[in-house]
This record gives sequence, C-alpha cells and structure tokens, in this order.
Amino acid sequence: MQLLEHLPLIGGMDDSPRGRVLRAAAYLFHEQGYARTTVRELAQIVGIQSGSLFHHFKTKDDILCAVMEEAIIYNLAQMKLAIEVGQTAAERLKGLIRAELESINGNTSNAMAVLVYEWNAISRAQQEPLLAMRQEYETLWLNVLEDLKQQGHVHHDTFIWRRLISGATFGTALWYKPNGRISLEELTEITLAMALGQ
Amino acid sequence: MQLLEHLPLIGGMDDSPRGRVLRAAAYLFHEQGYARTTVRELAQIVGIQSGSLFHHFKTKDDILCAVMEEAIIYNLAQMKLAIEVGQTAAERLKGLIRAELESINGNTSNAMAVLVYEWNAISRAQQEPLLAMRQEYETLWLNVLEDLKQQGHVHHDTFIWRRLISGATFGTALWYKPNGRISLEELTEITLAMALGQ
Amino acid sequence: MQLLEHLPLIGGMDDSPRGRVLRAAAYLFHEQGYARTTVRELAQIVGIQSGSLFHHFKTKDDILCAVMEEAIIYNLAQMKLAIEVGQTAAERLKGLIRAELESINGNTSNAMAVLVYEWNAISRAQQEPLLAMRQEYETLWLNVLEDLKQQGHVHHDTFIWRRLISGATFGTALWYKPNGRISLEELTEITLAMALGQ
Amino acid sequence: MQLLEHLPLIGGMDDSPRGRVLRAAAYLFHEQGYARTTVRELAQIVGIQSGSLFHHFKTKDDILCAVMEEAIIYNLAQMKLAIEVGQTAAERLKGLIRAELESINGNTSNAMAVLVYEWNAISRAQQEPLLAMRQEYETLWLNVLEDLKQQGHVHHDTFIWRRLISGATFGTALWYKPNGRISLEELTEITLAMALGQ
DNA sequence: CATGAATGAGGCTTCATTCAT
DNA sequence: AATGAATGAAGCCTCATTCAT
Repeated sequence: MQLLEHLPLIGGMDDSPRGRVLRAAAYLFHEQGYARTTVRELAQIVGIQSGSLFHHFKTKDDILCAVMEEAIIYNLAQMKLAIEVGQTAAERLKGLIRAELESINGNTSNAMAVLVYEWNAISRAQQEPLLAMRQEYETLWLNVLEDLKQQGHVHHDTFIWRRLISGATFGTALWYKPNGRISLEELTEITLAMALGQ
Repeated sequence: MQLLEHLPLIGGMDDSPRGRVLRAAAYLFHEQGYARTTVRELAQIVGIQSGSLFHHFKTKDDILCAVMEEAIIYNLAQMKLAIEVGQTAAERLKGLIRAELESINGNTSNAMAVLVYEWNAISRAQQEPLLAMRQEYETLWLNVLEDLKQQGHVHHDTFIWRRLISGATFGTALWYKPNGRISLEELTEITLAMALGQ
Repeated sequence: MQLLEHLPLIGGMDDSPRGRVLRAAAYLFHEQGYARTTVRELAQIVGIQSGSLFHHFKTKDDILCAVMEEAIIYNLAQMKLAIEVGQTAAERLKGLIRAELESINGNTSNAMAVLVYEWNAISRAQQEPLLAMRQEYETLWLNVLEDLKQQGHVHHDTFIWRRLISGATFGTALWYKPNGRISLEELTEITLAMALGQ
Repeated sequence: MQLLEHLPLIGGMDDSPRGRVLRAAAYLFHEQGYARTTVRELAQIVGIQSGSLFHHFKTKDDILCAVMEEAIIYNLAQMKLAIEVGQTAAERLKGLIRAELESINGNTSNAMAVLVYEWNAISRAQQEPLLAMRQEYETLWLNVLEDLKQQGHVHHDTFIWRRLISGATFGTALWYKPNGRISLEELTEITLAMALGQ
C-alpha cells in the first residue's frame, strides 16, 4: 500500500517502524475513528502483519496514546517558538494563532484531530500526562492575552476569550481546506482580527 | 436504573419508549462514544432487554441517526424562532448565538455533541438529509451576517466569519459548565462581542 | 456430537446448558489439560457456538473454577455422608476411603482430576473459597484418624498419615480402571489395610 | 536474572547452555505449567534471547521432553543404586522409598513434577522411550515387593501395593516442605511403616 | 410488543518459530 | 552461536442482531 508514503512525517514520527505506525494510526483514527479502525487495517497500511504491531506497542490503546503524545509534544514546541519570535504582544498572539492553525490543518492535522475527538477513548491515567502539557500550552496563551488586556486590546475575561478563540481555531479542522479558496495566512489574519476585536 | 429520569426531555424525545431510548442514547453516545456504547447498556438504562430495542429501531445505527435528526430538527426550529423575534440584524445575531449556545449547553447538549462527534459514524446516505437541514440552518446565519456586513459591523468574508463563530460556540461544549462561574447570558454577550469585533 | 451423552451427570451438573458445559469442560480439561482445550472445542462438544459459552460463564477461567467448585462441593457432601453412616472409627475410615476413591474414579473423576491438575491455573483469589471447603474436608479425615490413634490403630502423626493416604487414593486416578481387574470395593479394602497398618 | 543461580544442578543438567535451559525450564514448567510458560520467559531467566533457544532445542516441546528425560534417567540411576546397597529386602525397600522421596522433594523435584503433571502434553511417540525407562524403574520396585511378600511382610497384590505407595510418595510433592517440621529421613520411616503395614 | 438465549462474524492479542544480520 | 524483528495462526472474548416463546 503506497498510501503511507503520502502521509506526512511530523515531529517524532520518523521513518522507523514505530513512526510509520504512528503516521498511519493518526490518519486512520482521524478518518474512521479509533474504535472503527481495526489493527489489521492499520497493519496493512504500514505494510506489516497485525501481530507485528505488538512488537512496537503493547496494545491498540497505547498506539492511540502515542499519537496524542506526539501531537501535543510537537505542538507545544511550536507554540513556544512562536512566543520567542514575536516582538510585541500582538505579534506573539498572531504567532500563536498561526502555529495553532498550522497544527490543526498542517502536517499534524490528523494527530491533532485524534487528540480532540478520541480524548474520551483513553483512560484518566493516560490523560494525565497529556493534561499537564496542555496546561503549559494554555498558559502561554493566557499570558499573551493578559498582556493584550492590559494594553487595552482585549476587553473580556481572558480565560473565556481564549476558549472562544480556541474553539474558532480548532473548529477549522471541520471545514478548512489547505489548498482551498483561502490561504492559511489569510485565515490567520481573519482569526487575529476576531481575537483583537476588529 | 433511575438515571433516565434525570435525562432531559427535549424536542421530539417524549416519554414514549422511542423517546426514552433516544434520551438514553444521546446521553451514552456523548458520554462514552457511539462505538463504545453497547446496545445492552442502552437497554439497561431504558429499562428493557436489549432485544426489545429492535422493535423500535431497526439497527443501532438507526438510533444514532434518530438522535442526530432530533437534535438538528429541534435546533433549526429554535434558530428560526430567534430570527423571527429579532428586530435588528444585531438582535438577530444575538438571538442566533444565544440559541446556538443553548442548544450546545442546554437540554439538547448530548444530542448536539453526538451530532458533531459521531458525524463520521453514519454513512453518506444517512448524512444527506441532515446536511440539507444544516444547509438551511447555516443560511439563516449567513443572511444575518451579510446584513451586518452591509451595515459595516462585519469586515470579513461572512462564510469564514460564520465558521469561526461556529467553532467558538460549538467549542463551548468542551469547557462551559451551565452552573459555573458565568451564565449563559454573559457567555452570549462575550461571544456577540467577538462576532461584532468589539 | 453425541459424546456429551456419555459424560456422567454429577452433583450440580444437571442437563441445563450450564450443566452441559461443565460436564464437557471437566472431560476436556482432564483429557487435554485446561490450556490445551479451546473454547471452540468445548462449545462443539456441548453443541453450541463458542460465543454462546459466554452467556453462561464470563470467561474460560470461570468455567474452570465452576468445575472445581462442583467437584469439591459434591465430594464434601459425600464425605460427610460417610462419616454419618459409620458406627465405629474404623468404619468411618473405610467410608471416607471408599467415598474418596469413588470421587476420584467414579462419576466425578474428571472434575476431581481437574481440581488437582489445574489448581495452579486459577488465581489465588479463586483458590480461596475452594481452600476453605478443602479445610473442612480434611478436618473430617483428621478427626477420624485421631480417634483411631487413640484406639491404638494408627501410630504416626495423623497429619502426615493422612497426607500419605491422600496421595495413595488420589494417585489411583493415574492407573485404576473402574472396569478392570479389581473392583472399587477390593481397592477400598487394600487401601484400608494400608491405612490401618495391616 | 540471577534466579538461575539458585536453581539446582542435577544429573545431566550441567552449566552448559543446554543445562541452563533445562534447569530453568524445569523450574518454570513446574511453577506455572508448560502451556502457561512462554519461551520468552524461559529465555529471560536463562539470560538469552528467545530466538536463541532454538539453537539448542528444535521446539518448545523438545525442551519439555528433555526435562522429563533428564529426570527419569537420573532417578532410575538413583533407584538402581539403592537396590545395590540394600542388604535385605526391607533395606532395599527403604532405599527405594528414600530415593523416590529425594527425587520428588530434592534437587530433581521440579523435573519430577513436570514429568507427572505434564505427561499428557507430550505426544505418544515422545512418551514411548520414557515409558520404557519407567518400566525398568517399576520392575525394581515389584521385585523387592515380591521378596517381601514371600517373607510375609506384604499381604496384598504387589502391583496394587506399589501403586498405592507410589501415590503416597509422589503425593508428597504437594505438601512436603524440605525444611519444614519433619525431615526426609523421618518421612522415609513413616512411609516405610505404611508400606510394611506397621 | 417483550424476552433473553443463541448466533457468528470479527475484534484484539499472544506466542512459537523463522531468518537476515 | 546469537540476535530480535517479523510472522501468522490461533486463542479468547464481544456484541449487534435474530427468533422462538
């Protein structure tokens, strides 16, 4: 199956057997849902036998967790980078929006969608380490929004405001087409306008 | 199981056997996911045997579709009501936002979440009639946003703008607590501010 | 498969579906070992589909436990009966030996063999209730042997003596043929002689 | 894993790779059962990779057979030694009992238990050579018992009598603790008393 | 309409064995 | 000899659906 070749290489998902499994898993879990994807399908796309999957991961569940972990680790790194680069608070906000939109619609789109849609498929214990990273991730946003609020560019509760922006950006997964009518840069601009009340 | 008593009665989900199944299904499909919910669990909450479910619905799939249909029919009606009541475009927008937030966080919250999260679990053929209703639903929004754009209150592509607002409102399902720190009215106000660029 | 018809009906293993499963399980688990017996084989002998087994027992393990439980419950009852009937200590000893030999070589032979051979296949928690019954069972023996010791017919530590007798009787499972050269009555006599040092 | 160091070196099981595998196998097959022991576990205790086991033995089955063979060869030798040393029939009987108890509870205990418990796990063809040795082994016993019968110390069918004694000695595997309340010498005395009807 | 035992396809996982390195 | 990734058959178990009562 050559489909695997077209699946994006992201973050920690290199071309090792493990990485190939994760790429395929992100794709299938997003496309069909975790529960509706069989380990045999997954193995077939990777080009191995289903039993071989279990040399790399102990259970199907572990594969799901690994996908989510890769997604969040990679994107947290992107978020930090955006913060470092921006000179002003507004620039940093734009950087965060841009990075988040890219996470959601770029190479990590499958993994990010899995992270959101299949969140309830993993146990509380498995959620915990991911929640810790998410906490860090969200703190970056809140800090920037607080700065902007003090500068008079944001007028509402920053937690609520962030959640609304977050909904707007994550929602793009449901409709935005990377090669469609509007570029990711334009989408970033519009979202930034909404976030800054323009 | 007395849990069923606490599940909200909405729209077409009356206290008939069929309505009771749909209420329980909306709850379970949201809480656990469609695939992870067994018909036995569902039957148990309804208080019947699993075999009896199939006197009311031909397949488990049909139950899912019915839940989605109830959700969308009811909410389309709410949306139309909001439009009729509003005197100005801004009022109509607020009405739509308020109605959408209520759909997502009120009595129909389970069914709405199922509609979003389990969309891919139903076949293309089953999606079609729901898509038609959604089309109508979205047209209401676009008309209002077009009016606001002509009045100079919206400055961007209305389709994109609506999708961002939609993300923001639907995203509330993931964090908003009906009896929490902020009321639905306040949430409506803040969302409206974001939609109008304030 | 008509084999099932030839398997003995014992104690609680009536002709209900559950009883039929237990009879077949005792037979197969003894003949082939628990681990080497598949649920499909078992189902085939019972005359049902493998999935149907799990309406009667939650796991394959539970079937094993149930077989063991039936064996021990039934045989404890037999042992008590033997005690009640015997007038003298020597008669009671003979009754116990006879009952034990019948347990091991009669209708419950499969279940008894499973109890001994597959003991380690069940968890500590599953062993516990069975151990309690075994305790009661062994106390019956020790009481009789103590009586005999006081009467001067047994000259050694009764616990050790019982264990040696137990080995001798349980060991018959490996060689005694119910319809062979020597009857169960004769075997009882010889074993009694050994137990009384004659 | 240093556990291997504590496992007894017996008969042909020297410290060669082959011997190390057999020692570990006897231990694990006894402790967990043959079917429940994986080659991976076995390899881990030996300190090699599972694939490497198959340089020493063609199949897992072969390992089981080799364990059994070592046990029976070694113990046959012990039995012969006991016969040679004993001056009278009673002394020879005591020697046999002592040797058998040592086989069952001493260094070869694991292998002996495997021989008994896993007998049905090997094929008829694999049993055959072992049965021949067992035949020889049992003949030693029967000869001694015949002598004792002619001397008036045994009053029953010697085959049956031997089987009962065999049950008593092999049964010790289930309860006797080498460092417990009673020594192997004392156990030998009591068993001899039972065998001689005292 | 309701029941609930039975179905049987299909899911995840295990594991002895192989083989290129 | 040793490795360890890969195999693939086979195992246990689940569950939507059916149907005789």
